[in-house]
Amino acid sequence: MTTRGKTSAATKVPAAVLPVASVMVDVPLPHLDRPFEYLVPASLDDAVRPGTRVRVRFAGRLVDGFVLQRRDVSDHAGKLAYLERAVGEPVLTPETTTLFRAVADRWAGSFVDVVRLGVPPRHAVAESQVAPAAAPPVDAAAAHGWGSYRAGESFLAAVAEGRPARAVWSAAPGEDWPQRTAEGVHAALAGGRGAVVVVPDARDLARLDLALTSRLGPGRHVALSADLGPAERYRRWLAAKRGTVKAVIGTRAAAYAPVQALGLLAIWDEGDDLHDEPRAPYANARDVLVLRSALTGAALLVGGFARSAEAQALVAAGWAHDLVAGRETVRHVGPRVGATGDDAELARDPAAAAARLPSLAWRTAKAALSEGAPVLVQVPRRGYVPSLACVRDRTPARCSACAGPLAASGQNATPACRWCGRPAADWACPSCGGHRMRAVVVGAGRTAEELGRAFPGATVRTSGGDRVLATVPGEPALVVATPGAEPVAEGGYGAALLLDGWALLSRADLRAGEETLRRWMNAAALVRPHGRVIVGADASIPAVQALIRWDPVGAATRELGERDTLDFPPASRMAAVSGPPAAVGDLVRSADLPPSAEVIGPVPSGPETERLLLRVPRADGAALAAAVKVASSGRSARKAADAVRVVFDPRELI
DNA sequence: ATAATAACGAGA
DNA sequence: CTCGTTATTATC
Repeated sequence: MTTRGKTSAATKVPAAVLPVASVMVDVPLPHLDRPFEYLVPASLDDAVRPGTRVRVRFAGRLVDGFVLQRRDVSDHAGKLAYLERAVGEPVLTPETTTLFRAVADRWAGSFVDVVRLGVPPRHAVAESQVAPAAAPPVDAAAAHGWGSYRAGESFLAAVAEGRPARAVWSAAPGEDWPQRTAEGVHAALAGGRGAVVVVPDARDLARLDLALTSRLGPGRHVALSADLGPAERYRRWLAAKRGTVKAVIGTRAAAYAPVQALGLLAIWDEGDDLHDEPRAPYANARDVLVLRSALTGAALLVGGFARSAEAQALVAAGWAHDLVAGRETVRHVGPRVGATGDDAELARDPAAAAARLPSLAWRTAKAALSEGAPVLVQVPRRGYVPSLACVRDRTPARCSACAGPLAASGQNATPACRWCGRPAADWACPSCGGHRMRAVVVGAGRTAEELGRAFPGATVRTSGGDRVLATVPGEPALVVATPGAEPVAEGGYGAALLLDGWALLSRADLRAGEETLRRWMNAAALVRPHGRVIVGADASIPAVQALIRWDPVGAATRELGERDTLDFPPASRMAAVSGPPAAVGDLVRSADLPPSAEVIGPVPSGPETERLLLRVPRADGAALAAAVKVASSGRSARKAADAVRVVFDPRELI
């Protein structure tokens, strides 16, 4: 028998033991999302193990596949084909195999869809390189900073001992979260177990990377992110799979990292929409880690300055416990928050008035600058929401009550003030008396320029879009940043002005309040203890109240209560089914939905498409996913023409 | 995609 | 009833 090249069929013999391999084939059709059995030729006996990537002939063509297991007998009544080829070392572990199946089932997707997210493309050169020896065991965790959290100490102890502690962590303002997270990872490693940490973006990843290196030394962890080249990505991923490193940090796909003997799963800024995977089956990284924690018994840390209703639901169900700083700590380290709704007067300084700065904001920033501290100014993303101006002479349209900028939330909606929310029904241009307005885009660039004039002599730095600053020095400067791009200031900011309140809050989005508070808290957390935060909104708004009191738990509890009342996720589970009307109707009609299912819609969602919502009580979520999966399998089996997209608990519900 | 197979219809 | 063609369906 030849061992290289093509082996002729006549000479092939099955492996002596466990000659059958059950294989998941890499084809996207949902009705083929089940194992197929192949004979392992004796020549591939050593290479074909559980988790091995293989090439198989499937319906006449060569496709990739993944070996689930080797068996001694076949379940298949017909004749088995031989595996054509084995490709490299195993890429699935028993644990990730279970995880991929569970994620596929929960989000009504297929196994190989999830494998594509969790297993990077193979890079043969990276695989053949000699792996460095595994690092020696990690010393027991040294001093840590979890003492200011009730139950912080015991959570860390549980992680070190390998107990399945699960916590939702609302970090205190100003918290050095990369350091706290590194301490959690340290506890897991010191206990002889592994850890996975997911963060929203590359900037957070860089901070955590630094904190872990300083805590554990080099070579203890790898960072996985989308911007790595294929070779480096596969090399780092392999280091985790081979057990050379026991800690993996990264952006959302790292939730699937093949770390053995998991001791801790953690996610930072869990409410960030960057944790939503944009590829099928659209699983959110927080929810993947929750599932993985349940499957493995690994400890779970769901963290952020703010808290989502989804995270609060874990606490409310008694599944996870609270990890929050006491009021005393928050008072000690938190900023002082004021709202311009309390003092809506526009700054008298003409330059500040031109920059549309309320008096309180201007005075606060001026004081911080004169104390030698940087000031953070959070502004809406460019084009995020258009402001309005006079159609004739382009004079900015301002609120008659507080002089805040006016904006229209929809095509024919009455314009309203972005600061105080008052509708401006009978607006008149102060310079020409005209009554008609048009949209103008005011972005970070224009704001920076105007702010510069309002504070003569001050340095102005901008961070946002494709030019994001990681840090700024602890010297007086105005730092204009869009949400999510706020640089960390050395020693903390003296003050922060949050000027995008109404842009965020006026969106017709279920999560507008929650998302606004999250962005505010992320910015306010960068302010030094007792620094000032001025928020451009009315103090009576619940999100503003939660910021003033620094009460992420209260806000999340209220948000969860509202979702409960409205029967929205996470109180219920919903599936958004979208596609051409005929296809959507066909899928929903053919689905054997649980009796509790409620069909909402359909409504038009695009030029040729419509969207329909299916809603069930949380307990029937698995049944809904299964029914949708069976129905879409049926459609793909009978070659139904148009594909439909199914997204569970979509972020955009309206 | 492709091969096996079921279904169908024309001509003997 | 057979042969050749087309529609269907399973894909190991």
